[in-house]
Amino acid sequence: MKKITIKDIAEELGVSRALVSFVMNGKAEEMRVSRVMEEKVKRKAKELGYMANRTAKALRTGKSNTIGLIVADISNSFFSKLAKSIEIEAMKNGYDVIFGSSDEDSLKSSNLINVFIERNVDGLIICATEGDQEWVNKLHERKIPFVLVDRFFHDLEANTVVVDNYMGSYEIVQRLIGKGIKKIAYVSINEWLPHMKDRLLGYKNALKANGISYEASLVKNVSFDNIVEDTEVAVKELINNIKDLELIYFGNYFLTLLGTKVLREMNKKNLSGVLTSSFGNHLFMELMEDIPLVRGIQPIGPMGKQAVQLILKQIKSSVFLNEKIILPLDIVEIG
Amino acid sequence: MKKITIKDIAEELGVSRALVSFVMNGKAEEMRVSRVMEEKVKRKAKELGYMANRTAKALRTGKSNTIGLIVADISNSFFSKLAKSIEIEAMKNGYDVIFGSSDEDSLKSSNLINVFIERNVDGLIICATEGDQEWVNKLHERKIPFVLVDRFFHDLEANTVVVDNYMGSYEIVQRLIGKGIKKIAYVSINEWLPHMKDRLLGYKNALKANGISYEASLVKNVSFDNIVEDTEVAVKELINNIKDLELIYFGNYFLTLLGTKVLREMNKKNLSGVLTSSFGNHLFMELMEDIPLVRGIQPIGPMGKQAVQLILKQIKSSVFLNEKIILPLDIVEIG
DNA sequence: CTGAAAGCGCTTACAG
DNA sequence: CTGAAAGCGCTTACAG
Repeated sequence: MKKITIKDIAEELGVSRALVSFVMNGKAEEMRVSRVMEEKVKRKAKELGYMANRTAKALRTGKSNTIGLIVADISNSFFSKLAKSIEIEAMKNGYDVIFGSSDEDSLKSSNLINVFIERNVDGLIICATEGDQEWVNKLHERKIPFVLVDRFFHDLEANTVVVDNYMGSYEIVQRLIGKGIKKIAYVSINEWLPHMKDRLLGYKNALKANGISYEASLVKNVSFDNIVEDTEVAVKELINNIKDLELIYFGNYFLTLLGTKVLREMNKKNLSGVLTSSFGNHLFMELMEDIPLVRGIQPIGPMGKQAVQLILKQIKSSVFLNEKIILPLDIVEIG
Repeated sequence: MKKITIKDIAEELGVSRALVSFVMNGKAEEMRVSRVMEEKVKRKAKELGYMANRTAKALRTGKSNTIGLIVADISNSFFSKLAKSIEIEAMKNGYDVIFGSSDEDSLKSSNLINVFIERNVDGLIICATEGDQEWVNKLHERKIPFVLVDRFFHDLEANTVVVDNYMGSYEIVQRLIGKGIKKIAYVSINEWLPHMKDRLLGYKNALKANGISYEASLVKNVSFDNIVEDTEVAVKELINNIKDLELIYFGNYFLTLLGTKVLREMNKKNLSGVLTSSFGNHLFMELMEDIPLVRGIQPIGPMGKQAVQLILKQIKSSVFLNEKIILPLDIVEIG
């Protein structure tokens, strides 16, 4: 089956290609094409099964109506939910989404960014990782619109949509202390990432505000690349070395799940004294035997939606917007 | 910053654009460009920060090096893991992935397929839903390579990668019966989908093979669009109406989660008698208070990888392959 | 070995 | 109102 082009329609109808283009792009009226002719073209297009070639259109107009999305790991439920929300909002606005996972590897980020630029994406939505500052700066130079979502850099000018990591974490710990819990350990991941730094700082400052001194031995960090093993080691060290440990607060939902698994294997369940708390939620958590006492629920849907709206705004704008959107963390507790 | 094109490099070096193109596409040797010239071009390209315009390339060559992926719901962990595996394998082969969710709505499938065709994807990987036969047939007519993954149609010629739904389900029920459990209910979703039909048939035939008569009242179906409420109703009906019910077998991982939640709320825990079983797994099922007794674990990684390999093979092939790949379901039980 | 030229399918100023 | 033509950036036969 031969591909039908604008030329075929024009020839069959004995009109110019320009006319067909106008009609197919809804500019018939604007270009004062007669209603009769408009209908004729539309009917013929349908009859022949015409489909626009968006590659050609993109080359000609310089606009691809595509957004490139880089997440840390699409198989992680936080990011897949974020991707869903971004996909829906983008489609609603006539944009497609190309995606890829960086796996917290800045080299992969940079490869993805390059591939997406070669594809002429109109803008990028990026969950940035350590080292991405360099690539982000290149986007500035090239004047390619982008939005950072979930991840950001404190000292970098960028359109940003994030949750309030600092205040959210502070509030979680505050609530725990309000429940009379004082010996609280904290497990982080890739702690050098700014959003994780903020969560740690929230933990520290909430302790301080309540007259509890910070102990470095209560804080552990695991690495993305070795998350399962690292979490096991971290939890075991906390349980074995910290006297009177009451609760372990995990820096994201995945750590909470992994950590809880370790606790269960160690037979250190709620009953035996060690509670958990989580920045980040997951549908499963309520089904667990050891439900985290206090959970921070990220507004994933709104984050994705706002990220798309912001990137579209930036795409349309001729000046750099530098907007920062910070969404509050929702907090729930059991019992 | 002006976009650098092949023309800029050619002019600066005083050579033809063809030469630059050859070098940038690794055809220097083939086209007998001198090593010296090759180096000169490469250095200049780097110096100017040249990036190929893949839109132009795609228009000219008719190949976009892009695969379109349609899943039922990217926020579902089964599909997000599948997407990850597809993404990795595609990137490894120099292909990008554009994706979208159909939400089990054939109209959305068709829109996505159209958008992807307009974008000149080289091939499609589709988790098909009810009604997609029509669009799939159009792909045949248009000779656009595609692979069905996870989902398929019995009476449709298509390259397919699926898990063995029938045998997997049969084996799960067989194992349950082997544990002395006889009163087994089954909860399905969108049961008219072929892969779900196969799971139901496996359940039925395993009962029959063990001399247990099939009771329609033990089987429930929920709809994708109303999954939470439907599951609640289904589980409640089973618990309230079926005497001596021993176990509820859920047709996928998500149903298992939702159903277990309902059971918990009804205070019908394992202890009180009703067990669960699941076609489909999730990393954190082991953390549940009521771990499913027997779980079927889909080989998601291999499915994605094989789907990509098959679509690439079909893209390169001039004839329709009609390959069917059926992967076995892995089964685990607790205790 | 190298250069000039056509053409992928589209949009858009321009001329009439 | 309509048509002829240029050009987006690239690749590739073709001529030399």
